[in-house]
Amino acid sequence: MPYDPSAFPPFAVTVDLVVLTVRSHALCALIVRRGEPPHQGRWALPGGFVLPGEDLAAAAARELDEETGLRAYGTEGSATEAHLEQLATYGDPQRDPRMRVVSVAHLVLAPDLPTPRPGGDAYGVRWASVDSMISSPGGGVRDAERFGPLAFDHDRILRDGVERARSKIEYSSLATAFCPPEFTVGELRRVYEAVWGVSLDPRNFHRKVTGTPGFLVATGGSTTRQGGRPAQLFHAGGATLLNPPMLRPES
Amino acid sequence: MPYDPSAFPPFAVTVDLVVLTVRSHALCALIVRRGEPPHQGRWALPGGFVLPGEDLAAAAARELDEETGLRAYGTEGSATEAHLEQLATYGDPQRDPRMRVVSVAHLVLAPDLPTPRPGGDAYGVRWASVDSMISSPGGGVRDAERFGPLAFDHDRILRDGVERARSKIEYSSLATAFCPPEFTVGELRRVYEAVWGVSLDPRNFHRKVTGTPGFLVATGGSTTRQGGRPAQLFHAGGATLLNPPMLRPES
DNA sequence: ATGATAGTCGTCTCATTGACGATAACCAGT
DNA sequence: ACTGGTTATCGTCAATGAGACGACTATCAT
Repeated sequence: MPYDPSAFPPFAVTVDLVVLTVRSHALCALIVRRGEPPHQGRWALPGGFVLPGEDLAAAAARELDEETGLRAYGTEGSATEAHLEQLATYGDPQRDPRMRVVSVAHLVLAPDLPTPRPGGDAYGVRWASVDSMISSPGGGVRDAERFGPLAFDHDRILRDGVERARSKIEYSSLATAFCPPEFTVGELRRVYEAVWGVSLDPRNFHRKVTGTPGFLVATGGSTTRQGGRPAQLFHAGGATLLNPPMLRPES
Repeated sequence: MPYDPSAFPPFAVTVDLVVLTVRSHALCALIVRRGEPPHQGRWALPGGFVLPGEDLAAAAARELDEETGLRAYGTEGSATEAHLEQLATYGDPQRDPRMRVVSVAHLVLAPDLPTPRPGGDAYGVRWASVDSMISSPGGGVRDAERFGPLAFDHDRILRDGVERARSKIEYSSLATAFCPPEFTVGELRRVYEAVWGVSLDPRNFHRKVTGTPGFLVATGGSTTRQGGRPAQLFHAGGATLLNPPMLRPES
């Protein structure tokens, strides 16, 4: 088969970001308001075009930085670090009415941030609870503001990203990516509770995470920032795979 | 940002396929020999360009059919059906010396097939054991023919696909995709053994798979094609998620 | 018949989990 | 200083599931 570029249809390649964090006991995602058609005025996931000579992960990291100031793990001079991984690629021919766009979605897990600095093209950027965008099983949000449906196929991408995060914290130590550098067992438990939308037994959770070698490393310090008895501070250990995994209740 | 197509660099979008099967107790992948540069004469994963108006999964299914005659689940008039899912997307700017190519890799799990019909562009297509291409932990293949390293970044894609298959049969019923429509517990066990490269206790395995509701459904028949005592025949049940999962030994 | 091969049922033990009691250490308010 | 509220941490007990095996069954090849 000859490789004359003119023989290929014009594909645009973009990255879209599912940036998740836990704020006030809820799983939240970063969304931007679209300033131009199509879907003008609708909320969407942050994203943009991949530049020539730019790797996919680099494009995702660049968009993340432009949108939030966050750096991905491994990036130089990181102010705040976040976990970034490729999620999936969406290439339905009709997903963008303007042209053929293939979007490589990425998933970012970030600790709670003050508030996004609205840089970049988007003229509105904010956190919104995942429940206010995705219809959760057993009814949606009652009186809260709703941000869905998102532009393009971003509802589907967001759902896929949330599901990936929910399942990945089962068998990996990725839940620590939602926490500040030092955190308590209780704070980590509240991350699991927010991401899964369940409540966990504090005693069993404590036994589980402190009993898994390499998951948590005590720093020696303690804090009382959650009220109650002072809690030991930990940072994430080297282990990335949890064996046996944390189990989601009622499965 | 304006959307003038000429403002975007020319991206080519392809699909690459990691087609896995189990043949004579070994995990094998489908490879084709490249007939032209770059990497002329090297082995590579099957794949090709995504057509205008064609969905990514459709492009993968089409390439699969062209290369092997296999149909993906859900395709009409399927001769033999195989499981197909998206794996990951590879977009390193240097991965193809000719132009910027973003490749959406797909994973196919197929039952053992007689032998691939060498249709399509490739002038050589065959099964090769995964061990003869990837250096396995603890040494490679001794006297056997080697097919690696594969062209482009296909070694990495193959590794990722194999790892996905290895982990996915832990918590899903996907191992049945490697089996013919009717199979015995022992045949299913040999699939796990080949994919994981371990040996499993037949008694514990039998207890586990027959005790998981929805995993296997007895057809009533039995066979003696493996020698020894006749074994009950099953087909895959409706369950897709195994809970609790099958555990890989010595982890 | 006899051995080889493979399938199926049971038993025992150990590790892990879920439910939950009890205690410890902080804070705010009286 | 006490009291109650809150969160952290340790312990106990029963049920579940997995690994290690023993025992028995049903076919085939010789």
